[in-house]
Amino acid sequence: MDGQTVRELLSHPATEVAPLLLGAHLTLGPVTIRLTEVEAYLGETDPGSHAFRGMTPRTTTMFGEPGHLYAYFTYGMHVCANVVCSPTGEASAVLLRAGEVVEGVDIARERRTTSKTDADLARGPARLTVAMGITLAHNGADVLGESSAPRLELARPAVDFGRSVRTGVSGPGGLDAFPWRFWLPGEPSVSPYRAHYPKKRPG
DNA sequence: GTCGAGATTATCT
DNA sequence: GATAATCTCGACC
Repeated sequence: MDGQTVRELLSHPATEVAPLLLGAHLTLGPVTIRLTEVEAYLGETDPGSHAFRGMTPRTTTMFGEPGHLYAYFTYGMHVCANVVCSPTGEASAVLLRAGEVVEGVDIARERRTTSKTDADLARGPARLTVAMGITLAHNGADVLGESSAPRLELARPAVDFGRSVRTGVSGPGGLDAFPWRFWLPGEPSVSPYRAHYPKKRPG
């Protein structure tokens, strides 16, 4: 499957693209991971998306051409990576939440000294970027082209995957957003990541 | 295994 | 000044 074909596949809403990324390989230098957990973010309709409030300098990449990498800083010390989806002009992206290191495990271990097991190396969005060596410098890079950027390689479509519905959702005013999460069942690198607990208990 | 709280800074209002 | 697509450590079961 050539790059152009892949880019066409990515030119759809993140909710449709997300399952396609499960099992896909992402390579940057010596490290390759197999994506085991992703999450879809839309633009206008997803209150949890950075693009919900319109385009900002930071989210410009998200509105750009599909197949590019959207990397951003969060909580002051972490980097998260997304693959931009939907046609140019439409904000949509898939957050890479977790993966299994299939190549370059030694290097990933050096970068993630706090990991005690290999399954922990890329379990979590910020952990994944550390293990892979993704930084803000990769923001806007084309994952289907340049060799200096992370390179995405789709696997065969995942036939079996988990899918979360909005936990805690709800009703009107439910700001819980739409955590459209997709994962590969039975993967240690997915595991029951800490369930997001409410900061404030609802009355 | 689950639950709770602190750390730390770019970005937006 | 408030917020945030998080991680790590500690306490408890």
